[in-house]
Amino acid sequence: MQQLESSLKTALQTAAQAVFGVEIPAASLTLQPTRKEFAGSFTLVTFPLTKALGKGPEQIGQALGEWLKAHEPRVSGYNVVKGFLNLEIADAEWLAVFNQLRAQPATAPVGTDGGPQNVVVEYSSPNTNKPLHLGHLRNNFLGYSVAEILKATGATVTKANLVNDRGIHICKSMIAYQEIGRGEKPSATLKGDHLAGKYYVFFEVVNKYQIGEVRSIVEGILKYIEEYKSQKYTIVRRLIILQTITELIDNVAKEEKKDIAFAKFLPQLLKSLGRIAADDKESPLRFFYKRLRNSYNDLWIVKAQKMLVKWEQGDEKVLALWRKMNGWVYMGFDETYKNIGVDFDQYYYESETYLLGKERVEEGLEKGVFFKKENGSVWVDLQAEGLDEKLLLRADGTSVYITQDLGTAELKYQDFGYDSSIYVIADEQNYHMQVLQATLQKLGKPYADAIHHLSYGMVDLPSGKMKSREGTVVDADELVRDVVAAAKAATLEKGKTEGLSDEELEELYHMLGLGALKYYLLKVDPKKRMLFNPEESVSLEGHTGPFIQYSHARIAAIRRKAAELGIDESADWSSITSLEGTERELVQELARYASVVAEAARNLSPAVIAQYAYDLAKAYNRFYAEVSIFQETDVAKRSLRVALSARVGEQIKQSLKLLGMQVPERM
RNA sequence: GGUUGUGUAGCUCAAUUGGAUAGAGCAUCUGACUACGAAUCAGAAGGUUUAAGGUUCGACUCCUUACACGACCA
Repeated sequence: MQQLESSLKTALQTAAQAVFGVEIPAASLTLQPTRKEFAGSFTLVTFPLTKALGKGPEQIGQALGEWLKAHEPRVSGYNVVKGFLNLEIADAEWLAVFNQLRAQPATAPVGTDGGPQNVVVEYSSPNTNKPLHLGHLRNNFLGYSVAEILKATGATVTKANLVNDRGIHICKSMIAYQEIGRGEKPSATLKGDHLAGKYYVFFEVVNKYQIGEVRSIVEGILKYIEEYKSQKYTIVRRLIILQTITELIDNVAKEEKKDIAFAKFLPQLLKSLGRIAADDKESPLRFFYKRLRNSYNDLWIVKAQKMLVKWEQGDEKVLALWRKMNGWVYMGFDETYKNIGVDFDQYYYESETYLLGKERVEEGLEKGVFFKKENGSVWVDLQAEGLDEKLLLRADGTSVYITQDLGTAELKYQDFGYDSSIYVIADEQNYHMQVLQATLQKLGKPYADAIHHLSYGMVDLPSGKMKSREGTVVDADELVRDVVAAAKAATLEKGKTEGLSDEELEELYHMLGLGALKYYLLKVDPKKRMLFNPEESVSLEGHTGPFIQYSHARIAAIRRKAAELGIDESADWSSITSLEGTERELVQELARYASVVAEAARNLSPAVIAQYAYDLAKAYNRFYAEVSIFQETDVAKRSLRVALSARVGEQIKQSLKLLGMQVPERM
């Protein structure tokens, strides 16, 4: 079809030369598919040619159309509507296009066409303190699909998973487990990742209570200050300073950081209180001091922070617990990954890359592109790039998020020498990714320009945003169970699965349930925020995955019957002189595949493939309803229709494969 | 406040990257299974593309301003 299109353009150039004596550059010819309310297959927009050719748009259309009809055998007719020249293509040509298509398997690479040849796609990238949720599913499906799409162009693709296995969040799970876990292990009813997640939630609950408790003590102190301001002037003055600090802490934006900042401020408060209480034996401050000291020593958040420090120092006991819990989490993740049908060629762990990141920071200091502030923290100035100054390494030498990302980027390049490195990360990290790229550019890294952020929107629920604190997070494992159960119920109701074994049935339910879910999440343009409606996500009718899978099963039935009847798919079709409208549409739809994959690869958008698979299935169902296959008496036509069906089935299968979906033979 | 993304039918999404009368699905209504699979097909109804300007043969698409929602940065 691409050949047909480009040769039509050449023919149009020749026509312009012959009729108007003017040479038209191919780039100024915009050929597009004809809208279905008009006759024809390709449309030339003639408006842009009026200046070059010195005629009106309609005249140009008429003249070019007439010339083509007379001199170009593939053009069987034309019509002109305002500035649009619609070209009708001879059915013999469509048959030729179809034959050409069939010469290649549906799985053949479509060509990288100037795109990247060697790509690393990083996706999933979970934290190890919680199981996967709905948002991760969008990420996983997108990453997997984009990798498959790029493979389909012929590129070499590596799927990478960067596991965030270190940091305060894991320490939180570990502390809670240590305090109240009583040696619990993952079980058949509680996977490892869910176990870690459970203790993470426990941590948050206890922490919230503890912080509340400490806050109320602090409030008691503040109240005391208010009421006795005039009496104990010198003491109170010191306390007022502390009051302003607590207010500042309350202005910290994020709840989590607020707690940490608050906890960090407490030792300072305790110290002052201790001194004051010693001077001032009658004051209630003595009472508050004791209370605060006891509560402070119990604080889990403080324990978690101490644990993080120990982890960085390589404390063997901490590391042992860390390894144990992470090991459980990985087993849980592996099960989920297998269940949702995604995989990885390479794992990276932040615990292994953050040191490499520190080296990059050193390198930047040596090159003079980073700078050190008085307190010893390291920064990069990106104001010339339209960004801000960005912290790369804290004053105490501990790393921040971007430190590890610098290391991982380097490592990936060492390992794979990519010409494109794709990060599948939610759009809340847009700024962060810009900073990462700009920082690597400052370092003069050859791979900096190869970085692409596949930024996708968050998934909302009908009830609003997903918030872990409010318990509105949709768990991935649970969701998959639900969609599979829904698919099972629907399939049983239809009752068309006679002859399948129990095992095959389970496989089918899984295929359909997951197909519904994946298609639902992938059909939306990645960059858009999307709404997750549970009922629609398990729907099997209309614009859904199972609709397309159904079309495949239907075609499979046709093929079985054709084989039974001994119909030859590759009979001689030369006797066929005209096609049905739906047959022609089907060939056109089939022929679009290569350019669709190319577009999806260019835009890193599985939604393009999803839309195509739907269009193809829709076109087939139309054909199926309007044209009879086995009642057709003309042997050539019957053979052609079976061949068309077969090819559609294969291309549906291939298209869905690019989305990470499978197709059934019956359903 | 600064930066940035989004805004299309009652709802969820498209629109070949500036082209014709803005298309699908869901929901509503109507019709089609003793011809191959009705998880299907055909049809009806549903729109000032958030608003106002601008650019041009032509704007959902580009520019400006405003509004709404989200994200990020303080």
